[in-house]
Amino acid sequence: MNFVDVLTERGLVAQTTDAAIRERFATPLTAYIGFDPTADSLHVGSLVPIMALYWLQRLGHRPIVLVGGATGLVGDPSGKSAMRQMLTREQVQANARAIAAQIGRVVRFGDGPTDARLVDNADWLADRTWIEVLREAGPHFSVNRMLTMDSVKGRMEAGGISFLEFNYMVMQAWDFWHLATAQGCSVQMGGQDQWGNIVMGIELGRRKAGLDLAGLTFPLVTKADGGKFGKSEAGNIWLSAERTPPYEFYQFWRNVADVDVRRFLCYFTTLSIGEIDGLCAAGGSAINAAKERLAWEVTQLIHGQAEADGARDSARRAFSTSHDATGDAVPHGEIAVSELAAGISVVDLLVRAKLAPSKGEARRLVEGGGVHLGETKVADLARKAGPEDAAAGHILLKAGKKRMFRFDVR
RNA sequence: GGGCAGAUACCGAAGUGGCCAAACGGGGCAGACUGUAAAUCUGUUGGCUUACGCCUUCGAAGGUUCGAAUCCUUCUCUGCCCA
Repeated sequence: MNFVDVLTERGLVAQTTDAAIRERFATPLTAYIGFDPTADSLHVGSLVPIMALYWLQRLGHRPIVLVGGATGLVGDPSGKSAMRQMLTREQVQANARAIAAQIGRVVRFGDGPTDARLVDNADWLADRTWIEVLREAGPHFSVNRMLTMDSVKGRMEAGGISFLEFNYMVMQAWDFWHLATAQGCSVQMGGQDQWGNIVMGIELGRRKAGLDLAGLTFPLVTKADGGKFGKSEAGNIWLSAERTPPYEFYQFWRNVADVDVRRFLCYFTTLSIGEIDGLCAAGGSAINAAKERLAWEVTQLIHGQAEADGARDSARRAFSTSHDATGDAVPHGEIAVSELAAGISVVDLLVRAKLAPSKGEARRLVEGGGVHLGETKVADLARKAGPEDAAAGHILLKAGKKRMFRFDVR
């Protein structure tokens, strides 16, 4: 099947630079996507480009994963509070390795014809001189044109754009031109916000080397309720198990809104469209089966089958009528018998379990009726947990209906 | 370099000497209703404290005042206009 067709039927194409882009994928080609190495982990927002790389490879093409080592060294100065911390070369490299490892769970790296390559734009951008860049790239960029780009225009309206940021586009254009000449890369893909950058790269390639390049962008992933995708009460949902435990990761997907399930199955799993439609055909509460499948599939893809099974089983037990929260994947910690014997306040436990960020927040949670000790609602701010609450050898603390923490008595 | 305007909590945005931990909207969290859904309604949304209360926060640092987000001085940053 044609790569463009696959992405299109999955709703993963926002825009393409030329109408005939489909024909390009009739024969094997090389395409790249850039990732910013600003942290040692990607989050779920990066799953769209990762899946694009997956399909690219699976359909016989060669993916290039570019980490923005040079971009990371410059730093993104957006935001008025403070310029983002400039990363050292070492940090960027460490982040790049971590990110590549995450992508490596979905995409195969190696030396074969369709194996993915990892490149760092610092390798070709970092040592250029100012004069060199101006003379090589400068003549091919029209400032008038750059000013009309949405990315620039948006910033101009939102309070201004610095020269540094303005040059981002040039750096990225240079990347595409470089990869085209050095690696025969003919397509760049990226999020919708990358459109301008991609187009500039195509034009640079044409003007400098007469190359025929193309680009494709993915839609911005939205939630039906308009909220930001990839956030939960705990913050960003990361791909790293250290930052976001697999159980939490699983729950994130398990809790998507009904109307988002089909779309997310298309975006983030490798199930066939037919299978997805089958899962989503049922209305009403039967849609929960599709959510469970979505959660399992994505967790499996990122954390492996064992973790996915564990998360699913723990979640099933915790949310079944028996409210069995003994599963290993359920967040848990320990509490000393002595502490329990002395009685420990529920408010303190909430903070300790990180179910509340502060005691004030914990108190509000209790006052709002959102806290349960086992199956009993905590009605009193001064409520202490004691041995009688740990009949089964553990105490279960719940904040709201979905967040829980188990203290095993030792 | 000159002139003007601005900087408020997660975001947007009021407030222009005490009633300001700071209106309102969005977002977040919680409750009711449900299906671990959406919509709707309700509550809540700086930290510490059982509490009276205390502490930190309105770009930064000083100052005036019994009292400052609000007045004064200097500084930093941003936008607009002129050069």
